[in-house]
Amino acid sequence: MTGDERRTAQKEAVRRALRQAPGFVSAGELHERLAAGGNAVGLATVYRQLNALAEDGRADTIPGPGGRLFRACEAPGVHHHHLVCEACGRAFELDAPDEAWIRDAATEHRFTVTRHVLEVFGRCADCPTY
Amino acid sequence: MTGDERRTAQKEAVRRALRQAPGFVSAGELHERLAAGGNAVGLATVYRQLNALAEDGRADTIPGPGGRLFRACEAPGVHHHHLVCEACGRAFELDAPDEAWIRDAATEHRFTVTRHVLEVFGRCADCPTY
DNA sequence: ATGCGTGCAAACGATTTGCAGAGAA
DNA sequence: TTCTCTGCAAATCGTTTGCACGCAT
Repeated sequence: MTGDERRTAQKEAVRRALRQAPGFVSAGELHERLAAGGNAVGLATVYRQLNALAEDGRADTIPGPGGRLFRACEAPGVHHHHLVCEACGRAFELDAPDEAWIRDAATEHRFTVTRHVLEVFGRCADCPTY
Repeated sequence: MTGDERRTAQKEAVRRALRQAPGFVSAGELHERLAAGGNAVGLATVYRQLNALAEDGRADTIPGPGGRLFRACEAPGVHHHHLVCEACGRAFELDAPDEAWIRDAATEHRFTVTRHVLEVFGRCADCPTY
């Protein structure tokens, strides 16, 4: 077992691109952005990086139509949910004051909570009604 | 005029299976349940049915890891959530105490909320830890 | 008889993985 | 040098679609 983590140009590029991206982006989108910006990175590497970041809690992900969407996470390790615009796909973070009652309700049923899903969908102000 | 809607055994089977399923299920899962229950239905048909139901608003869907998840749409007004055991599939109803914060947060972002989804997964006391 | 619904299998898009070589330590 | 990371391409997974036949109407 080695706790080795190497510093590479691709990692930097992916993380920077993710941070600079507006809102949530798909892996493919990020890949295109990188290529367009002169920092070509293999698509597989983009996926590997994003998965690693997501797993470490350094990136947020929301499942969207046609694939997962990623976004740089400013507060690592903090679980939160999202408010997603059904039209433009943009998403905002939500504070979730509901964690407590979930645990309570679970305990009441002698449950051990492993995970939960909360997604709020709507229409943002900038989007045409249709 | 093509207002034609035919009544078939497969449609019935899919809808019944969806209604009997605990919480959200994937298309593949539903397909297996049907096969296991003696009502074998083609996977493509399952997808076609689920998509049709979702489009008509007769089923709810949430994007999940590894695919979309479907659930029979409950009658309007009886909106509630579930606590689902990942092992035995049993589900309990959860009262959603305060969903006002959702609307508040949405308003804060100038969002119009159209719908939201919450599912809690875990282990019930009767099921082995693994 | 008419034509929608089904099943099968091929097609499809998103993501993962095997493997050999490049590059950081 | 050692060993992780990368890139490519093939493999995989979930989902959709084309086509011919069956069955509800």
